[in-house]
Amino acid sequence: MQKSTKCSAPGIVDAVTDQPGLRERKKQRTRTAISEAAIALFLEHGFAEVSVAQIAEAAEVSKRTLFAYFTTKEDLVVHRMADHETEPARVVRERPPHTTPPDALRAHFLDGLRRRDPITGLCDHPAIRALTGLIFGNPTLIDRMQRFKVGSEQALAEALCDTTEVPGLVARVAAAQLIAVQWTLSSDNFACVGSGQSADARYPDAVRDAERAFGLVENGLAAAFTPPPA
Amino acid sequence: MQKSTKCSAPGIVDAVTDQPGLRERKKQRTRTAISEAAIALFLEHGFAEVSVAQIAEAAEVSKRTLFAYFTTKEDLVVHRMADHETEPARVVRERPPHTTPPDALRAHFLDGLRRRDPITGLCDHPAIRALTGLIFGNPTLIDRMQRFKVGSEQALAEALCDTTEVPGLVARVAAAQLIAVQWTLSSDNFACVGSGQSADARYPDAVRDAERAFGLVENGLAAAFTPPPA
DNA sequence: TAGGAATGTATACCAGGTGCAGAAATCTAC
DNA sequence: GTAGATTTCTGCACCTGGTATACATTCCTA
Repeated sequence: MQKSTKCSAPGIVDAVTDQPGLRERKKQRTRTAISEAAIALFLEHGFAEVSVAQIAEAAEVSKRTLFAYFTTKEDLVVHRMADHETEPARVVRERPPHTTPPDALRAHFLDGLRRRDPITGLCDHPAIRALTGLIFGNPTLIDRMQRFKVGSEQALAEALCDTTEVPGLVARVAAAQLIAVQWTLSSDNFACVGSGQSADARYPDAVRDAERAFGLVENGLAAAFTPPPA
Repeated sequence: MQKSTKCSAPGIVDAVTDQPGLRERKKQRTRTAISEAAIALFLEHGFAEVSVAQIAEAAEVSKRTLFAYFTTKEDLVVHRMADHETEPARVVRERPPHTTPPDALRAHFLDGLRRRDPITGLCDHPAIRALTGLIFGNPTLIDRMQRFKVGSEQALAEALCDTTEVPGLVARVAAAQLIAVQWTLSSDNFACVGSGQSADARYPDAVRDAERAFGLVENGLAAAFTPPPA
């Protein structure tokens, strides 16, 4: 993966700037060019109304090249969320000692709310709002998001297996529970912000909901569904 | 929606047999014909290797008609699971008095294991095994299944809202938890049966896993992730 | 500055899915 | 029965997402 194997000088100023070479830079540039052209067109005309041929033309790239960078049309939109796929697993792996995985994930989610992290749904920047509106307005895009959710679950389950003593079944179930609760909270925040509420206005309720929801997962549903009194 | 508005005789033996009319019967027949032709071809050659044109030909129907009955190629396979989409919601709505939703769902799942209900993954009939193998071998089909999962969650959340006093957030989180645990258990059973284990051989472990997993949801993850002893 | 590797392009192609106009079948009314 | 309204089916052309092939371009290396 490294570009210079020995003492060679791949680019003129490589050793100085430590840049990844012209080829890599160009690749990165075309990739972002394609993505930005796509999202701009999608936001203006809608996901279904824009064809990949138009995107390729706007990005000044052939259709074949576009599909060399993004495997599907949906990925043009959703790839930005892909970075977050292994985030829960990473949080669990890097949690401070004497901290349980649920505690670490709750703390991380609350921190995300504080930072208005888009992944928590609590971000009202127009561009982000438009993008999430785009995603949640298209079933095919929602399907893609679900795939990331599944990937998050699997990665988290592995992290739980690697860093705790719980059996595999418990790890899988716990991973599903923890990802599900985050997803539910994010969806709620998306819905609020999407319907016009500002992130700051939503914040207190978002924190309260997050604490209640994580509490539900940690302490169980039994407490919530108390059997009817006699 | 009713076919005979007054005292007319739309079909020859309608009033006697109360059949839904020739047109409806034919529709139902062609629908099943298409579905069975599709699944037979998929099982023989694989999902990607069979085109909808071939299916239409096998079912002696035009391609256009095929898409009048099934909106996508994937639906040809997964529509059979669609009936189960609202099953958890129904179980909760029809639960006996003095029973909590989690208890009702656990009992229903355990009963499904006992009955070797395919939805629990604990069914080793060759046809069912082949079908599930087909679904879990195709990412696009998995995506479709995820959509059913989302539908189940929403329906269950509504059922919880309608039949209990819990707030909306709790209902949504609980629904996500309960569907997630069922999905995890079913996936595990699918994996075991798919790798050759018989349903009878898997049954005891499946029951034990189900009880443990539902217990985890009802009593919370905190008990599973006990902080490291001092 | 030449050669090799990676990348990009043009073209043709396949398959899923839709729109449309007309044929065929079913239902309803006489 | 039969005429006509209605629904369903069909064949066809068409669009779009995605891929294969074969060739041109660009960048890296030496």
